[in-house]
Amino acid sequence: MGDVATARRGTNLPRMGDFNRSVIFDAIRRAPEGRSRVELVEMSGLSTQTVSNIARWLLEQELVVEAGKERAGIGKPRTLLRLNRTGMFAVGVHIDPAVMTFVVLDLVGGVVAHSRRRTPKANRPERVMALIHDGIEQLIADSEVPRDKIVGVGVAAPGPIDQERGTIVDPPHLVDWHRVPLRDALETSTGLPVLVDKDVTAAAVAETWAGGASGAGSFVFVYLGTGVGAGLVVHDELMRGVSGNAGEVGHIVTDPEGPVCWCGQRGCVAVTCTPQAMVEEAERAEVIPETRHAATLLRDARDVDAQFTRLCRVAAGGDAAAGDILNRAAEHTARAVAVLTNLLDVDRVVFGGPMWQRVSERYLERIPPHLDAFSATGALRRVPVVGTGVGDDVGAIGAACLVLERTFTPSAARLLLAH
Amino acid sequence: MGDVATARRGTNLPRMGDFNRSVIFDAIRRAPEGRSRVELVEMSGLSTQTVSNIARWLLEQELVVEAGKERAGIGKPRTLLRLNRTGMFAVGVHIDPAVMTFVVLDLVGGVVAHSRRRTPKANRPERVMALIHDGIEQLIADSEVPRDKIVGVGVAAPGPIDQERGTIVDPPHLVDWHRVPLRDALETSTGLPVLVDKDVTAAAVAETWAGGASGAGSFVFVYLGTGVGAGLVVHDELMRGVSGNAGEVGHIVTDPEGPVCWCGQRGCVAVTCTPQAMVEEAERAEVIPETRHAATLLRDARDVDAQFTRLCRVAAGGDAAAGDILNRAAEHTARAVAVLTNLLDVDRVVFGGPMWQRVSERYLERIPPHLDAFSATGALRRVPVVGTGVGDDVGAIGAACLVLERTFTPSAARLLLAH
DNA sequence: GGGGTTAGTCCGGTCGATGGACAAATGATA
DNA sequence: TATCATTTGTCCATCGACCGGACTAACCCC
Repeated sequence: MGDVATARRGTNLPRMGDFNRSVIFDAIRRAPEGRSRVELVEMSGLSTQTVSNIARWLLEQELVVEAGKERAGIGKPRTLLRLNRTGMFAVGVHIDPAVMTFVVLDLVGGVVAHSRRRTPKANRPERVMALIHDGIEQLIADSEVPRDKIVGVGVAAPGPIDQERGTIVDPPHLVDWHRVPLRDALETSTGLPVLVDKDVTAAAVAETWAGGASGAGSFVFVYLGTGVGAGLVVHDELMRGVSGNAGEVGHIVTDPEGPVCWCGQRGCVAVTCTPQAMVEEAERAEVIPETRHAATLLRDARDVDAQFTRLCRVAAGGDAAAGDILNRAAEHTARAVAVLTNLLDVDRVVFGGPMWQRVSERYLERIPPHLDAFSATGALRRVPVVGTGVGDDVGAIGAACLVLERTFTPSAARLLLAH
Repeated sequence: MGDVATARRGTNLPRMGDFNRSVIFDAIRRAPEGRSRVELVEMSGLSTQTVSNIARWLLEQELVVEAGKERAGIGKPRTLLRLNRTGMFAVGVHIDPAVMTFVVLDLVGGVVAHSRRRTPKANRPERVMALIHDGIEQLIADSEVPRDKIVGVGVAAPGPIDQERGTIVDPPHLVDWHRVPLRDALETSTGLPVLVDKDVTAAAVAETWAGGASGAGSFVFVYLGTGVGAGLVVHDELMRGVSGNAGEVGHIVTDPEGPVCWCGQRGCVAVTCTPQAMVEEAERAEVIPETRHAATLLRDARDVDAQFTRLCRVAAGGDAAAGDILNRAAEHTARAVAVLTNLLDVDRVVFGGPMWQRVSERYLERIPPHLDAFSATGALRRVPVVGTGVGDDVGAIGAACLVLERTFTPSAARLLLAH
């Protein structure tokens, strides 16, 4: 019934200090135009003295810079504090079935360097790992970021993952990959701290870090990749679940008359809302030409990507059948999202992921009314739906944000004593 | 897009002390047989000195008592600390459509007094409130608990509720009840702190407080009342959602061929898994005699209760049709629960609520295999299913536990500075 | 240029956690 | 039976982070 010895941990003075520093840092971070000490006092509830001390510390660490003054009528003007975007950097790696993306992010989440490499199909794990390591080192060199300014490396991959061991569990695209200690190996080879997480999770974290106002508070992040996943952010903290695999929404039923899913049910998200499913439906309806090779049981992700682009283009061109497919998918997605919002009672829903841009206009128009209709509280408490601002490299950007989050975000965990 | 001014708050020394005291208290609470200081040191990560100080403080407050010594081989024996069950008490009120239940709980969650009153059907809010107040005062008097030992009053009601204002939103059974300031009124009339929450939430809290091992860590609590609701506990903390209304599971689709629900979908939880739906199906199939009056659109909760008892008894007696109805409901419930466990990645599922006992045996046998089948991780990571130990008065007991939780449980919120 | 106002810093105090020395209680051993 | 090793738990001095109040700095207004 769970380990009895697992109890809540206490906290102490140094942890408290660390936490308060991160609270102030976070408040500054969330205001791109800068924030004054008085504002920080009001927001954090800390005393002016404490905020002053923390501000000095952040300035000394070169994480923050003073950025001009703000005149507000009479009295001494407030000095604004703003993030020093070159104060720290993080590296992100997205291991996708088709391609590996590498990015270097600055403190505010801006991309300062990025590169791509083809994901090797079948290879010895050591070889793959060497490729990843090489991609990281190459990019760091290209970016000309001093190594001591890099806080760490984040790795994102399609789940499931083993958070504890820091490894990807049986990635379908990397054969011979079993229990490979990815995290530990990269840590020793790069000499940097490494974090491993699901790409969906990473994308949600990217939203909290680089997403601006829509990344604050509590929200459900709906990730549109080859499949569909969800990231759950509650009170600015990501819910990872006990094994780091929360957010599986693939088998929520959205269409009682939909096609049969391999899970045995009808009309799951997996067969009604995923780009893969839409593409297959479009091919069957001959809305777009079939490209699938009979030999490949598992459809290639790059193929889905290209076909989905084609489907969206045809629909945008006015093809009714193509439009219908996308519209039905939007409605079904709204049903699944309603299950999440009814269950979790969040502030808003944020859409994103590599496939998002192509359907954003249609979805943002069609999903909100459906969502209102399916909402438990009815139209009484509307749940706003927005699209992410983070662009195409969400996976890699999110991966880097994992590191920034771990290092700089105030979370309950950082307060508690480690084991 | 959410208030920008809403930022994370800092913490300070007194809050830290308070938090650590609650951590130690919680660790002692969760070990009914008692816990020694050394164990507490290991569990909390705090120093021996700190634990020693906190232990002294708890003893002075008469919240814990020393309970014998534990010899473990060589060396000075450990002195065990155990909760002083009469150190503090809490009052709980469950406002149900049919009946109002009142309880007084001691520190370990044991019932020291309880009473029931019929819920008045149609009446002026002041009259209803006077009845509640009277019920509370009567019970306190009967229990002979000194008033200064009562930490507060918890009120549980079927949702939705308005957490902010502390009121029940349009309870279907209390006409003329609009925006009545229940919390504030009871606080002034009793002179005690009052908390208001959904009965489902309260039941989940009861599990964390009085449920023993199954109430620790992360779990989904499935509440079987007239309807079905869920309480979500993540890392020992209850997820209430931004407006206190998380846990709505009524419109998860579990049966694509099921009956049409008023929400427009087919086979929702509301029409496939709730006792109300089962009773109605049984009546239609003439498995149990119909008692419904044509006049009452909204079926009376007491009637559902009685009919459900009858249905379960008939099924237990070997009636195949009745058994089928319950078995199908079990399977559908498993589907809905799978949606929750896939999404939230929890340690276990706990069933409870007023209707639970009647189906516990059948459900505990039938749900686990279905759940494994519908699980995203397959049978790889089994999610255990257990029944609650908390008995029939879950609503009222949970209501009282709300107060105990708020007062004694270590939560991140208690660390942060108030506004 | 002086007064009023707001922003931010210096100083001493407070409080809770901590580490090390020490007292207490027990089993093992001679 | 006395001594020793071991473990438990407390006393004491120290540290470190926050806090309140006094103080300095920068600005607007008159």
